Amino acid sequence: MNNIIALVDCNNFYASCERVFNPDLEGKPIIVLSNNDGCVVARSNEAKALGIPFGKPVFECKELIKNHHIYVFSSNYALYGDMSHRVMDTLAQFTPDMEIYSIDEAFLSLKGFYKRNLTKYGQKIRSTVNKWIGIPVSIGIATTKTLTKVANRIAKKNHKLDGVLDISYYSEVEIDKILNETEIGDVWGVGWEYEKLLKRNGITTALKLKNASDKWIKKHMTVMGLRTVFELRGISCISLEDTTPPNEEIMSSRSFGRPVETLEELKEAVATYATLSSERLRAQNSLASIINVFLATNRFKKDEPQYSNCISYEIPEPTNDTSELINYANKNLEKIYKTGYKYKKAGVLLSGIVPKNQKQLNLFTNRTRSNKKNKLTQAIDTINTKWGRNIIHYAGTGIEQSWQMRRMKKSQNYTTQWDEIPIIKSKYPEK
DNA sequence: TCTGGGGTCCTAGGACCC
DNA sequence: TCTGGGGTCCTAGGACCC
Repeated sequence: MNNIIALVDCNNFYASCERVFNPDLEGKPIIVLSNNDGCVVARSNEAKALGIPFGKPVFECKELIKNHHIYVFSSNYALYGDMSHRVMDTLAQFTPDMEIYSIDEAFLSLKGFYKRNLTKYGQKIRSTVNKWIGIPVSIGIATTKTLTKVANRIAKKNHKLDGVLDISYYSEVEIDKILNETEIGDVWGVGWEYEKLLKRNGITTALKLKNASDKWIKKHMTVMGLRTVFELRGISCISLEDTTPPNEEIMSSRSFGRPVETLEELKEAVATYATLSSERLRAQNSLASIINVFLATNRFKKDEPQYSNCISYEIPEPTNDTSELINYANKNLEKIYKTGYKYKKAGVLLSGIVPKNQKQLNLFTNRTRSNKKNKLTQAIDTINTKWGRNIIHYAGTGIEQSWQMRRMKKSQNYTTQWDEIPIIKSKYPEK
């Protein structure tokens, strides 16, 4: 029996999240900025129509923002993450098998839903998410993941479709017609570099890619490219992953809100990132055996002296303990830190990640001490989970953290902070 | 003044071994 | 003129995704 997959994708997710709690913004242009209020990472349809491109530095859009009264938000990941959970919980009601692909997308397996046309089912999913969570979604249904992406794009763009397009029962001729109208750069798996390469070789549409020579594709785009081609032909090569394997790398890094020069401040930042990483490591029940620390100056400032470096350190005994990781991070930072530079960014990358129960024991470890540490870490995690992130933290992460990223226009944490939940005003005066 | 963050997979090429 | 051959493992870097 053929695979049938639906791709549910939230429309302009971050912008839509902001709109849920600011219904006045319906129909108005909204943009959401990246960390540090740097680039535009989400746009409402109205903002897209005004010609604001994805990834544009916000200072280059100043005029447009002013002239068209565009509403600007800093990113509020606590809000988006929570809204994402709600959307995914809702979607889970419609299928036993689904893969949460990103914060705003999920693949739903509709295998065994014996219907020629699943458009109606898609509509039901769509209206339910909209009604329960307030987020608009688009749905593409097809026989391979790559084709669901194609269908989803069209569903999103073509307003006559009402947000759902099912091509799972289309004939090859009908599918080819759609692929012929899909630009090569819009194909899932074809990024910027491959788009250039393919166009140079006359492959300008998804249909031409589908009909390209296997040998040529394999040579120039590796087996990944070949997989994409097969998927366009309706041969499923990328399966639905309904369990999330633990991460093999965990990275925490941020650009600073201002240039940072002193080792002391860099240490605070790196300790903060080590803390974040170790929390994520513990959440997936893993240990890290390698810690990488990196730092860099602002590469856009051509006239300033540039320096960037990274260092990799093998941890004697794999760990997920915050204080240990802070310690390793700071020691290694010292090795690559140089005075006289204005640093823009630093980070910590944990790798060599192994499951906790596969720990390779070290002969010389003091067991009693490490058990005590475990209990301390557990206590800190419990308190922080209950009372809010960072209620308790290591002194090494700093108190003021004046290097922290800028988030000048962040909305409230409407769904995750008691003191920030939305207040509904009664239209009747109080008695 | 101001340019994001966090992942995965694949391959080429070097190191090393017999 | 001539400089073995073949295998494995690891890493850096390049591509992609959102």
